[in-house]
Parts: sequence; C-alpha cells; structure tokens
Amino acid sequence: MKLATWNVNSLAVRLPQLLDWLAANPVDTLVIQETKLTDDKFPHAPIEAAGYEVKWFGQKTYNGVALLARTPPADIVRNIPGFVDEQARVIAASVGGLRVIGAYFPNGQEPGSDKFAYKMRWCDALREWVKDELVRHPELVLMGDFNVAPEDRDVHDPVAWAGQIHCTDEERAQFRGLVALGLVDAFRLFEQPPKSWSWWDYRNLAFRKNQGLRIDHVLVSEALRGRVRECVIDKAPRKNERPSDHAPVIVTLG
DNA sequence: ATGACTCCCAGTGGGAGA
Repeated sequence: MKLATWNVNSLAVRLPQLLDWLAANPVDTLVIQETKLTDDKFPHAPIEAAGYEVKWFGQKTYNGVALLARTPPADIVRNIPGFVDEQARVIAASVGGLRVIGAYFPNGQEPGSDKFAYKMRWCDALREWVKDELVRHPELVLMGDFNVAPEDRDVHDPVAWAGQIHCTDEERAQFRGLVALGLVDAFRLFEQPPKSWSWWDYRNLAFRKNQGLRIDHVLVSEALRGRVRECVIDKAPRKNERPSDHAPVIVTLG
C-alpha cells in the first residue's frame, strides 16, 4: 500500500500534472495542499475518472487541501476540531484501515510576526487533536507540508537558514512535539541520499543547484513503524514545465 | 542585494509563499 503527499501550489494550474503523476504513480491514497480553489471550483470529475474518490476543503486564493483514495474514505474531518480557523488546512479520513490526516501547516512568514504566532497556535491545536486521534486510531498517518525543516541536515545551507522561518527552534520543537506523541518520520527510517529536499525555491535556479529544504513529511504512528517498507521523495515532477515548487513524498507500507 | 520566481487577484502593481 502506497500513500503520498504533494503540495501542488494551485490545482487549477497543476491538475494535468497531478493526473499524469497519478497515472505513473497509482498510489492508494494521496493528500494534496495549496489547491487554492473554492469548493465549487474543485475539479473532482477528472480525478474521479482517474479512479479516485476525492474529498476536498478549499478557500479562495490561499491554502486548500484534498484527499484522494482508491477505496472509499470515511469519517471525514475538515480542519482541527475545536480550533476556530478561517483557513482551510486539514482534511482527514479513514482509508483502508488507516487514519490519514493531510495537513498544510502555516508558513509563519517571519519569527515574531502575527503569522508566526498563528503557526504556533495552529501546531498546538493540531498536536492536541492528533493525540486524541491516536487513541481512537492507533494506525495513523500524518502527512503534508509541515513548513518545518526538522534538522540541519534537512537544509541546504544551515548557516544561512539558522533561525529563519522553517528552521527556528520553536518550529523544530513543534515537530518534535508531534513525534513525541508516538509518531515516526518515515523518511528517516531509511538511509537516504544526502541533500534530500522536498522543496526548492522557484528563484535563483535553486532546483538545478539542488538548494532546497525538506519540509514535506510523512509521520506514521508507532503501530505502523514495522510496516514501513520505503519512503522516497519523487523529484520527477519538479522537472516538469511549470512545476510546483514542492515534490511528492511517497511511503510504502507492507 | 531588503532581489531573483510563481501564483493569485487585480487591473498595467502588490501580497504571499518558503
């Protein structure tokens, strides 16, 4: 069984690439972020025609998430229960015996800003909710665009990025707080190529120079640790014409 | 170098992303 996450940076622009990618990578479940579409504009028909059931939760211009699954997703949750939020950032469902949570963490913009404070509140609320979800659903996968580079080895230039957004102590502590609930960074269960990133800036030829960050993650619950066979970042779509700035991350469970 | 690119909504510029 394969699950994946991909920040598509506008589904309106990236839909053809998404369909191509699914044809080449027929994963069982995919969560996407930054659809940037209101719900009435979500292109469910071509996704369904590709063999997926899809649940979506969007808004105008920013954010927006969706969950695609080959088997019917059940018990859908949109955003963090009990956390009042104008922004569409979370979609969760039970698929194939797993609880799957797709999340688009706030960017945070700059340490000390209002947006950074929102990121911290949002992460606190997510953690409290995931803690409860793990009680109800021990076999759980939390994946998405975390907007956090957990360690210096997840940053192409740790000196330049020190203390910058995605790399602050506070954000890394939030990541560790999620892990402390009983989650495992699936990517780090395996030996990986050095300089593995999931995002490259559009500017400055960053992809060609492989200057990026690993900020898209798949966390699996401890109950699933023994089933994880592989976790890879698929750089191929980043080589497309008009690519998303993020690459998909794929996890294989036995 | 407080940049660089891309997307969006707007409307011939500016915010946001990361």
